[in-house]
Amino acid sequence: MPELPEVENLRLGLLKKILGKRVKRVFVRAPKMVSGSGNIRESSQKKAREFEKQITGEIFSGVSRRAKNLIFEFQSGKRILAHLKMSGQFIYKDAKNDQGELPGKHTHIIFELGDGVLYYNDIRTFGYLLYFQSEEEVAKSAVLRDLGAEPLGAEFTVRRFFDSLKKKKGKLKAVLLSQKAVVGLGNIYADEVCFAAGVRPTRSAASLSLEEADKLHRAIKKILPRAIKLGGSSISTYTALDESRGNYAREHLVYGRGGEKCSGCEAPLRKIVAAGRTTVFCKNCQK
DNA sequence: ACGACTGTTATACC
DNA sequence: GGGTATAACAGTCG
Repeated sequence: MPELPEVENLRLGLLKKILGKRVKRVFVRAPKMVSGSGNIRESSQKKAREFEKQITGEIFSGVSRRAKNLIFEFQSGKRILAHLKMSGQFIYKDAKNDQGELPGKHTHIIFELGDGVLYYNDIRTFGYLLYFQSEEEVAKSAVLRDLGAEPLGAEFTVRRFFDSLKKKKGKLKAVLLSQKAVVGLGNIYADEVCFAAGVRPTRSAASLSLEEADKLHRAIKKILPRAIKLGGSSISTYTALDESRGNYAREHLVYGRGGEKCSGCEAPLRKIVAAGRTTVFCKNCQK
């Protein structure tokens, strides 16, 4: 489900709900989704029990985000890094839920917080939760080590973005999805920012002029906060922490609109495959 | 019913 | 080394 705006929306929701709360019990129903070693795909009951043991009794002191990763912070210094991949969801229920909807068959991890319950659901089970003993361990972990600039951070300047694109070999779309030049864009927002900047996603990343890099930079700086403000894009499984749906999808100008008339001209939007992903653009409005 | 599709990304090839 | 296929998996759509 989530690209940066959706993950950030979840982070803001989590801050309101779990800060200062103690983890009374943890249930790991899908052992393969957790790890403490970074060996993400290893499946074992021992790992599940170890995750539960490590987190039980911990008190939430913060929730941060790096790229599309959520980082739960505990007072002890321990951390949980969560990546939702395609279909992960965090859902919080204030009281012991009486509706009986959760846990469901796609609920894989349950955090009981005393006066509420945090569920991790994931239909396709690509996501994972990794625990670490300290902030330093998280920072040097393999999943965070090679990430590019945070698009909403001070380090994401036009000059650095331009220089970074110049060094890349592949298509612009592939580079935007790679999380190397800038992080947080996925298939939706990569297409949306390319359209807003008037640049074709099929262009070689290194071929962008400084002016085009500047347009793309500005599109990223504008579109991501706008999407966060509207609660993200709910296409299929994405929901906020309270299961409400985001409203940015109705502002999508290209994603999911292949064949429709371009909002900037009369041409039908082209739908192709680039970097292995469905990609939509306008051949007139994007150069 | 079946194949193609899906908001991700690590890995394996040619 | 870039580009593409594949894999992890379940559900939905035409």
